[in-house]
Amino acid sequence: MCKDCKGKYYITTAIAYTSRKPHIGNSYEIVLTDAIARYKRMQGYDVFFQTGTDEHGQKIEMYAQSEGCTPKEYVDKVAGEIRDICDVLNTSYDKFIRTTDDDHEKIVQKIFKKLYDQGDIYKGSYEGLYCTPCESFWTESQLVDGKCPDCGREVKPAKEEAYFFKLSKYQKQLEEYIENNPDFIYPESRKKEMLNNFIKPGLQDLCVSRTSFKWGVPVDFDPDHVVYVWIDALSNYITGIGYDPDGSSEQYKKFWPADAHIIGKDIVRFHTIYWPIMLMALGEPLPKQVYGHPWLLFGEDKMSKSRGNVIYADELVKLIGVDAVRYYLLSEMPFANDGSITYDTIIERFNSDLANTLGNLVNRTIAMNKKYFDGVVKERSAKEELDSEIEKFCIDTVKRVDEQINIFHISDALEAVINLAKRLNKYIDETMPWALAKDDSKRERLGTVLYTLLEGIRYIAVLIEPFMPETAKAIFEQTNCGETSYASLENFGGVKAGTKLNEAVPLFVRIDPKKLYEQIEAMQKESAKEEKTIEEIEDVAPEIGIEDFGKSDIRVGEVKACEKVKKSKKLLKFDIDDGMGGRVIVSGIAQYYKPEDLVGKKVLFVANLKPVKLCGVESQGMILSAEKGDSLTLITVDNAIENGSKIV
RNA sequence: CGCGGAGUAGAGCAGUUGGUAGCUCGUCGGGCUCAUAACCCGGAGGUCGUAGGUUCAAGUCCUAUCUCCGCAACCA
Repeated sequence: MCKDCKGKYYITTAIAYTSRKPHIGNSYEIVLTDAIARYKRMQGYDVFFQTGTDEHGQKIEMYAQSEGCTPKEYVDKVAGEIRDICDVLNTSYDKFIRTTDDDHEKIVQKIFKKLYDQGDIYKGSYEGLYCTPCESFWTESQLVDGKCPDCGREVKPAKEEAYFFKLSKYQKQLEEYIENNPDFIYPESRKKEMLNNFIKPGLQDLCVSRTSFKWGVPVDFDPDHVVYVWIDALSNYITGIGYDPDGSSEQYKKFWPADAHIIGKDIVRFHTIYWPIMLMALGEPLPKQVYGHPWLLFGEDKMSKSRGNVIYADELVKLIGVDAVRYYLLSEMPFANDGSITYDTIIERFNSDLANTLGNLVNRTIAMNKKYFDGVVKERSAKEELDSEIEKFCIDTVKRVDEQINIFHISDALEAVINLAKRLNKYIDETMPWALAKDDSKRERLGTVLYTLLEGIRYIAVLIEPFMPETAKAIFEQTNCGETSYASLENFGGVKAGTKLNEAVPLFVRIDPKKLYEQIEAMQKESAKEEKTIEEIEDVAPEIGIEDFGKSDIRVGEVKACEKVKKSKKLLKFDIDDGMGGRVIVSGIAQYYKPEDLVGKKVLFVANLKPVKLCGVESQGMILSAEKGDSLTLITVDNAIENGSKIV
């Protein structure tokens, strides 16, 4: 294999937002990307692997304030935690970029200026209702309870002067690019989503600056503005390797365009629409591929703090070791659908694949060699038909792994390696070395069998290195024989006869489920304590006078009938006896309540709210509920209160 | 009728261009003893969401229908 003709390979993860320490679902991406980067590196590509953190924005400003520190101090802390997790997971990134890096900020300013100068960015104004924490404008119809649909907090009317990026200008060009490069958006279903939902209906110009907060990269020619997340964050992929509108570095010229952006499926839109268009405007080539990977869910639900089922990668590493965590993340995640993480499957995969199949194979092979040949590797001098089959299996596995990785089917690649281990376990039963050992005339055959096993194990060790680097190392240490390079897999026979094996130490000690669950429980109690202290406290809305309150007419009503609104996910339609002839109210609480459970309940509703149509049904008011975190409870009142009673 | 994907053994998944329904885990039985109560073999278990249709032949193609999921919309 020719090392020099492989070429370069630039791969990135998305940069993580430094609002909170990421949980294990968020850590999947870095491990996935690392596995690919290591694999390509092993094959001889000149790899550059970049990851990092996205550190600007008003949310950060607010978190910092609530913790009583400066934004910079805050992001330094969280970025540190994120980087620690990357390191604990043993990822081999070449650069960890932070959007607060000086050189990044400078180039972002230059990019902004360049786009402005050439007319792709223009100054306009944005009118609407603004939610400060979310840094988002909303239209009236988008609001929930008159509040921000994302976070449920107050919004206020605002007219903001802002810079806009002319996405529409590049729409055709983008559409053509996507259609001419079928692999650009991966997997295919995402591509259709983008094309049909966004691009074809027409792109709206994108607001790329903000004046409502300061924690960002200032627009240098208009200091009231800071550059909003799009240009700031997305451009990390080029600033990190030395892009400069006035002349880029050699490194940039070598590595750009990126070969693959590995991102979560939730941000596919930004990476396949905004980002390519930015690059087109800059006159730079587009990335070759964007892979929107699925999510890792915890059990049935998405892992989240408010559900109290969070597990962090570093905690899991403490419990079962870094390679086991890497293996689990990589093997359990399917290619296109969300995967689920449960402790049961963690244990199952660990015990079955790692301990029983792989670990035990290495262990028993070395033990036999010790026992029969005092640990000295013999020549492969008595080859039989069966051995050729093993040889072929090894070579085929190399091919299989390569095919699967190239289409991002990492779990299939991993499975192929484990299958090789299974084949070798079977080979042991087929050859029965312990039987050969009893017959002196079969010494040579015995030596050959053990050689074949060791060589097969060598294939496994080499192939598994990108996924489980420490395990690969441990196998090489114990077997102490032969080539470790990927290139050496071309020919069966890399193990050197005559070398002496080292002590066999179990690679993975089987997990006792009971014990593990105890440890997990202890750990979760620990972290639950910390959770509470940093739990978000909702801001109290701005003060109002009694006359403002008096404007809302809140009354008691009885639910006469309740059903799900067709074609909606969250909406329930209520028929309310309001003491005034009845009315229909639509409320977005379908994920919290079953319609039939609500019939007969007395509830509070706002009677004088302007009616709105929701999914085709007119809603004449709003039912009151109490919300905390992810839970929501309908407010019910005593049955004795008459329908239509007014709340004062 | 917004766009797209999926419904296959107890669980999690494969099934390319239509030709005897597979894999992993679990389960049951057997074998072996080198090894981490591991390893190897075998059995049981599916009318491939439902109903039609094309075909000598359909999980695989067509039509209808139900259910889930993603994106969008929506969330008083």
